[in-house]
Amino acid sequence: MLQNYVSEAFLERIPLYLNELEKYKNDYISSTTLANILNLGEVLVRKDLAKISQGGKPKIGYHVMDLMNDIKDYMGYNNKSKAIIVGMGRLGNALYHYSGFNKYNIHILEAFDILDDYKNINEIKDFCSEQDIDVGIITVPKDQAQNVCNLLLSQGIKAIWNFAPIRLNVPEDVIVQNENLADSLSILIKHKNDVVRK
Amino acid sequence: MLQNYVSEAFLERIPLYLNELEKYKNDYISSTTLANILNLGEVLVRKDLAKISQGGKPKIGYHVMDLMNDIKDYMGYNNKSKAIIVGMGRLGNALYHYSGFNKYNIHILEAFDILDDYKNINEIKDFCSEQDIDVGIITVPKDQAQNVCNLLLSQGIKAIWNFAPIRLNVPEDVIVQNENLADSLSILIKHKNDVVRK
DNA sequence: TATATATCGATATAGTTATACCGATATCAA
DNA sequence: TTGATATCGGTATAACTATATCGATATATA
Ligand SMILES: NC(=O)c1ccc[n+]([C@@H]2O[C@H](COP(=O)([O-])OP(=O)(O)OC[C@H]3O[C@@H](n4cnc5c(N)ncnc54)[C@H](O)[C@@H]3O)[C@@H](O)[C@H]2O)c1
Ligand SMILES: NC(=O)c1ccc[n+]([C@@H]2O[C@H](COP(=O)([O-])OP(=O)(O)OC[C@H]3O[C@@H](n4cnc5c(N)ncnc54)[C@H](O)[C@@H]3O)[C@@H](O)[C@H]2O)c1
Repeated sequence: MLQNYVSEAFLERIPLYLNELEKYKNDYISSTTLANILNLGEVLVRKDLAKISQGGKPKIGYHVMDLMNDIKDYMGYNNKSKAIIVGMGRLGNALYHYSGFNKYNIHILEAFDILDDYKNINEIKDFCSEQDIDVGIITVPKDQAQNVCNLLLSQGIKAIWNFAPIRLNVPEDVIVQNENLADSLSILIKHKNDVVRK
Repeated sequence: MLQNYVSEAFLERIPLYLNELEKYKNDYISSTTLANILNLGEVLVRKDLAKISQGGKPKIGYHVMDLMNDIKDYMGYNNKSKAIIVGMGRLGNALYHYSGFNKYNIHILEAFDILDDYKNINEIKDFCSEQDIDVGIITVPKDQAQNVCNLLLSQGIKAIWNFAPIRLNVPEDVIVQNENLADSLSILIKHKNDVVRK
């Protein structure tokens, strides 16, 4: 196991913390308070924060501004990240025009498609040779996803955010995050049905 | 803890299994094979399948068609689920027109907005009184999300799929699944940066 | 200044999830 | 028909994650 390994659950909590802290700028907050707001255990929150923060003060808690900055440092939000997106259909368009990524200093620099309205996919090579791209976002139909993935990998991209409902084949050193919305919705419905049946 | 409690991780694996099995219809498959394809432990797969299937045969494995049907029964894919969506901006449009939910027998019956192009949000009450809706999908701006959520709850909806980057306040018996895409992307980038730095 | 208290952070414990192991069994090959 | 073997499914173990406990400490209050 890697030295500074942390669990996925932990990483998913960090943006939640950051989001809440936003409301308490210019103040202090205790792990107890934060835990109660987010419906988490107080010790869990304290342990999480211990991993990334300079520490809090007994009786008072954590200095919110400092804590937010520690979180941003830890998650890399203080550094700009660059993404490109391939497939400018409905979903690609939504993501490309979404401003919510800026909060994390993530910028979708260019959008590629086979259609004329966008930068042509053939130009991806030129574009990537001039930019160091952190993430490739795949929003093409599933039968095109592996092709597009290969293209992105050939440009040296090491992280893929994949919305096509298919498992991509990639080398060991490439990270793929599948965002399977249909699976996700089906699980929500499963939960709902189980509760009702209970 | 509930009697038939299963972990979230387990539920997330089930659609992956179903997806792979699609390719092996009219055949048998062993837990070992399935595990290797999906990069999972063979025992884990076997334990997962034991929870939902009629069982496999030594030396042979599981009858794929039967297994698929067991999975569909378990997840409720054999029953139709009904959803409505509120907020027909870019993201709402993408989801509304996406055909991939049909695979799980999930149907988005109607789309509401304040804009004239869609069913007006004021008509939601009439609509819901005639239909038993399983899930409400929220794709409105975040400052409208809680309002819309309350409206959905007032119509008796017990499951919310929320894309607005905000935590919704709901009663105990309502299930909210937050789909925070920005958080998700930021975590992918965090992973990528860690690997590079390693 | 002395005392009470909320919180931190460290350690110990519990609970949950994944893996290892092993006997039983159905199939395939000889 | 017989023996070898891959796989199942149950039990035991390990790994990981979350919670409980407790002494130390900084602040607020008397
Ligand atoms: N729309 C959704 O809400 C949704 C939800 C979940 C998953 N998805 C998945 O996301 C992907 C896109 O969905 P969508 O609804 O936006 O589809 P879409 O058909 O609207 O868009 C696909 C786009 O990809 C482009 N394209 C096709 N092949 C290409 C190639 N080789 N290179 C570059 N561009 C190419 C097309 O021109 C089109 O613009 C699909 O895989 C879909 O399964 C979509
Ligand atoms: N676009 C994305 O890729 C993306 C990604 C992540 C999260 N989100 C979130 O999803 C939500 C929608 O994003 P979008 O990009 O589609 O925004 P958008 O502005 O394109 O669409 C919002 C829609 O909601 C409608 N609306 C506003 N108030 C309403 C109300 N009270 N009742 C009914 N309809 C109402 C508007 O008329 C508009 O059509 C936002 O909360 C956003 O933060 C979007």
